[in-house]
Amino acid sequence: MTKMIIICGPTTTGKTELGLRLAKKFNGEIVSADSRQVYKGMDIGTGKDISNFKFQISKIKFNNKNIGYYENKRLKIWGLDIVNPDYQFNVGEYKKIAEKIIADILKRGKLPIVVGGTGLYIKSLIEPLEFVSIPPNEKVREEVRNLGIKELKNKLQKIDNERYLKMNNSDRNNPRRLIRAIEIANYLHNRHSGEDPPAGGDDSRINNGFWTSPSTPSSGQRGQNDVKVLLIGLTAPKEVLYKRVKDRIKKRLGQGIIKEIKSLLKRGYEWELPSMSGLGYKEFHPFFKKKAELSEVLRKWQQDEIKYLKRQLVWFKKMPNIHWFDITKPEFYTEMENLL
RNA sequence: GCCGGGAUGGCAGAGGUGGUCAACGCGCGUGUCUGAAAAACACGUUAUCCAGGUUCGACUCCUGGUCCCGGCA
Repeated sequence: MTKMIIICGPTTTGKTELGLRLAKKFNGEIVSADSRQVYKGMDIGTGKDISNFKFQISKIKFNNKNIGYYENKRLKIWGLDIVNPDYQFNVGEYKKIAEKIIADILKRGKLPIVVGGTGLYIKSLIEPLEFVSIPPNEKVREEVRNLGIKELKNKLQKIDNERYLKMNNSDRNNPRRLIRAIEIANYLHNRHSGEDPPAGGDDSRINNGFWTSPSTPSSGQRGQNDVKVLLIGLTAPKEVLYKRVKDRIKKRLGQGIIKEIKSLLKRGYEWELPSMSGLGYKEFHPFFKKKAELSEVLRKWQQDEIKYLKRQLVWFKKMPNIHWFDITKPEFYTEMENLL
């Protein structure tokens, strides 16, 4: 039985650090599960821990281009710098590339250690999510772009009322979710009516629940590719986490986040890009437009960071089968090693 | 010192002819979650500067006080 480790939890808990430590000890390689660290040139704001690491090109391809990894001695970190900041990355893409990377690591007889705070990305690896492989449909999106919530609801109800009924109140008022639901309904409709659907996931063999976690007892045959997943969650008392957030902001300012943003803007990346909506970037928008003082930016940044941290806690709290560890307890590491 | 304006929830900030008044936004709290997820969205949350007076009743009118802002000096 092959194994895989996933380290998750809210921001600032030292997931990467732990990942590297385990990688060293158990002959593993890190695979990032982070929706922001995939962007090239966004290093300080997204908190890539890559000082002393060298970027190397691999033979694994994404969109016909070879992706790279960061290496230091024998330690490798995958999943960073996959695309440029103006590329619209998303879960589906993540799932595809991460599965390729993990398969490669396993093939070489090493231990994949997935590390990250993006809950949905992690979920996509260990649970069968059938719609995740349905690609965006620009035509559909263009059509509904300017519709209001009411109109979006009506439209969805018309083409797939069942799907609408399954949505909860929160999602029914979320334009993004409504548009996506319309897109999915559209896709399924076309498939049923015999038209050729756009190509979905390019490797259906590993698309649905290839990696099994204890929470998803295997329903189908997964054969010898079965991988056992160990989920480790890192956390700490809230006051500790908040303090770490404060320290982080100071640190990133010192590392030159402003300079990094300047260079991104110089290269033509706009504030409206999804990549620029990340923490530590979007807060600087009014600053660069001369509409806010630096102190305001920092206050807002800290606030946003803490709100994000809380949302992560909500998400991971609900995820089953996580072995939680409080990083402020000195014995946490040895206790955790006993699991391995 | 004089003249004028103002004091509303954690912040910012509306409104109405005295009649259960008290918007919106932000924050805060709790959540949602299958191709934007560090995103987007839902639900919840608290108030009329102080002391008197007029009145059946005052956040709203009157007097005094305290504090703030602008102008004149």
